Amino acid sequence: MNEGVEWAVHSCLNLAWLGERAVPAARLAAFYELPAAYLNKQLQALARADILTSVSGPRGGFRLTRPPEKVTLMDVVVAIDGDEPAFRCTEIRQRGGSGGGDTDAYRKPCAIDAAMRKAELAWRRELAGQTVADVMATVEHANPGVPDKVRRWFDDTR
Amino acid sequence: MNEGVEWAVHSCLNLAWLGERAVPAARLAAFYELPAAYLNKQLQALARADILTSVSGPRGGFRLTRPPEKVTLMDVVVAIDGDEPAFRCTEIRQRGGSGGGDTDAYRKPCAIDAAMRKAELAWRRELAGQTVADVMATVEHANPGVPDKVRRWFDDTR
DNA sequence: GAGCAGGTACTCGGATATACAATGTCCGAGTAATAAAGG
DNA sequence: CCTTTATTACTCGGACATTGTATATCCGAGTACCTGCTC
Repeated sequence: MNEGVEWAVHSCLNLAWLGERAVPAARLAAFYELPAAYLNKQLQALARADILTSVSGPRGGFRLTRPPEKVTLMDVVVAIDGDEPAFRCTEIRQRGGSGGGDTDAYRKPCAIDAAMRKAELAWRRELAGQTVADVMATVEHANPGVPDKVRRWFDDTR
Repeated sequence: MNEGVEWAVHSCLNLAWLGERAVPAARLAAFYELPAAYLNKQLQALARADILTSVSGPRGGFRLTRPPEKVTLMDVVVAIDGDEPAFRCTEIRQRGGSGGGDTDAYRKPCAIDAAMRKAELAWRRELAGQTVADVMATVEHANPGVPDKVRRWFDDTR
């Protein structure tokens, strides 16, 4: 999976803790010492998916489009990695020696593809069941000081 | 995901239908018109995972090490794609501005990593719950003629 | 005819090229704040 | 002092290199089979 997913989720958490204001990509990148231009690329993807809203010019940056309760981890993963399944059936069963006989036998779906889709569906369901707000709550429970710490850091280097 | 997973599962099905004898990689490849040397590479990976047993020399090839009821789809995917998780946490939370404060706060696991692992665990559980024999049964139910067809093709070009 | 030795063809196995995608970087278009000028 | 206007600095956005990984290929090591020879 794309490494940018990790950066994107962390950035969403930080944006949620920072509230309504827009934060530039360079600032978000500096917080984790990430390459700014590349993080910008990932945030653009989130903006295309309407998870973030981009604001140009001075005082611009990115902000959450909707509250974190409405953003699932599935949304973020799809925005960065795309919605194509990890396993893609290329229908090799129709090629070569096996393809000679009855052609309409392949109207039935590929059993291997079905099994893989079933597993991926379970994966998607788990991701869709967890929101950014849920992850925020987990962090605040394990380490209550984090939100204030984030706000302070972003305020100090304003 | 690696495309070779599809080839590997199909080959396992065919080997199961063909019974005990060893089948060369070139023959398995010809059945689907796949690049023989590359399929050989995937079968080697299955052999390293002890899913297949390789036999050298004339009349050699690959055969299933154990009956298809004992081979899960998880086994095959791990053999080809490796057992590393799709999402790997690089602990960026410890770098940059966030890393300054209490160091032992990061004894607690990363919440994002935990959420991703939970989803991947569901995926793995689904794959581990389906065996090659299950997929065979599904195919035979949807298209009963396939096993004989496979046996005939591999016998004719012996 | 049976046993044995040598050769041969076939198979896997890993080392070696190539193609494609993820990663990382850069500069231009657009915009809002700002400063200056005029009324 | 207020309004208008030009400037400026800042931000996103997409186009452009670079690195890494999956894809594909090739040749050597080993082995069972087969052929021919010997007893």
